[in-house]
Amino acid sequence: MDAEATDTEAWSDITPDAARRLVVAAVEAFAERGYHATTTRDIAGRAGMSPAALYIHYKNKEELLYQISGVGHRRALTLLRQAAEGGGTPAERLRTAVRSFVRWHAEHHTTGRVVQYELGALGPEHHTEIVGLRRLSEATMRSIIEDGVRSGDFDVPDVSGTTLAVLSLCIDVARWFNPGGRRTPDQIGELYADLVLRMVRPE
Amino acid sequence: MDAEATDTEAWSDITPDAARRLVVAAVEAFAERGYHATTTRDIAGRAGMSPAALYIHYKNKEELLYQISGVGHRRALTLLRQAAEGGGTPAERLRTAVRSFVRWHAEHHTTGRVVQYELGALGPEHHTEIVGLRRLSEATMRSIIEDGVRSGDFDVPDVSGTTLAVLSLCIDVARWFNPGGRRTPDQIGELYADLVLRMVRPE
DNA sequence: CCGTCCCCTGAGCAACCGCTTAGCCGCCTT
DNA sequence: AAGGCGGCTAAGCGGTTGCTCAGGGGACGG
Repeated sequence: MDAEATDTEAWSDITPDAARRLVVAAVEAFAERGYHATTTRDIAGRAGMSPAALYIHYKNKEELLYQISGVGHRRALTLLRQAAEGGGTPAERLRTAVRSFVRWHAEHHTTGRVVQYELGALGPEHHTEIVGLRRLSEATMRSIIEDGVRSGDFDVPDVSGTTLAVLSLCIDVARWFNPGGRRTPDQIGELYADLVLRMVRPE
Repeated sequence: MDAEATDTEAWSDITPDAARRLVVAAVEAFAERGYHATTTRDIAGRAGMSPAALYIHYKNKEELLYQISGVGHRRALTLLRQAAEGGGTPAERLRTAVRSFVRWHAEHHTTGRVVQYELGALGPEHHTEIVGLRRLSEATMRSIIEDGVRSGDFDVPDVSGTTLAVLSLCIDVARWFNPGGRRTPDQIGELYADLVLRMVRPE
């Protein structure tokens, strides 16, 4: 069963090999039991090394979380920006944005869980940096919706509230998604894109 | 600032007084830092007693979480059932359900956070009991949507998927809601009810 | 063959964890 | 006045935590 296995290729740009193995191990452990409930011994054990080896590659446990959170947030932001800058009508761009954002949170739901639910465990300066990335994501999603309103394709009485709701809806997929469930990430992405387009559709 | 203060009257049926103070303290602590990052010394300290006093009223830390989770889930289920059994068209019942469910998750966002995000910290038998309550909530929400589809008031291609998305959307309010923010729980409830009705509205 | 560098380990430290125990104190009943 | 009882505390136990440190060993250049 590789249902729990974190895809390694998503972290392929992390070197050396041992550091990458630590990140993959930490993502699995954090997603399963939460940051605070995960011990450095557990992370090191999953990566096949002794507890002390962790501190050669990372200053401490929090920096591992920071690495994961940073990579995850940047990936999510990139997906949204690609959709926003891609061509097509506002409806097509919104559909693409929701579909790929949701699919990512389903496919990488372990990473997504860490990214979305362990923010509070970051140190203060790391926290503010990550919050900045989140604001960029929100601005990107809002710009798509604003485009649709401006062109008359969308009817949205409360743009910022709807933006918040759409992002919240997508993000929460990471919480409930179960790889053994009936729906594939693609199907959920399609379903959610339909639902979001209904939210902004004129009567 | 009582922005962080958990409303005490929500736990008024817990006696004796010391046990209630412990629950209120635990809700605040769990919501702020998570179950595993919260120490029994911290809970007891917030409640104004020594660490040992906790074990007079509760068997252990997990039973405190179980108490909170049980009360919270039962309250949420009651809100949904009142909306489902209340009169009116399916649209009116769906609007009431979303509005009151969302408002509860915003007003009691500390409790909501514990209820929704600390499920995994429950022991196995407590966990399965709580999961049963969650299934009842889902069934209640689905029945409202099914009613609307049957009567022709709603157009919903995927009933169970839409049910999941609606509940997910409402639940996630507990994660991002900030009492110092621009929107009141009532406003968010109203906004979300509008958005959900758009999701099920026929063309 | 030697030294250097990098990656790693075994052992362990100080702090902290959940939880227990023995006993104190004020209140109620008799 | 005597006794019991529920609610509480001070002290502390065994175990675990994040993290450190001294040193091993293999690959490499000279």
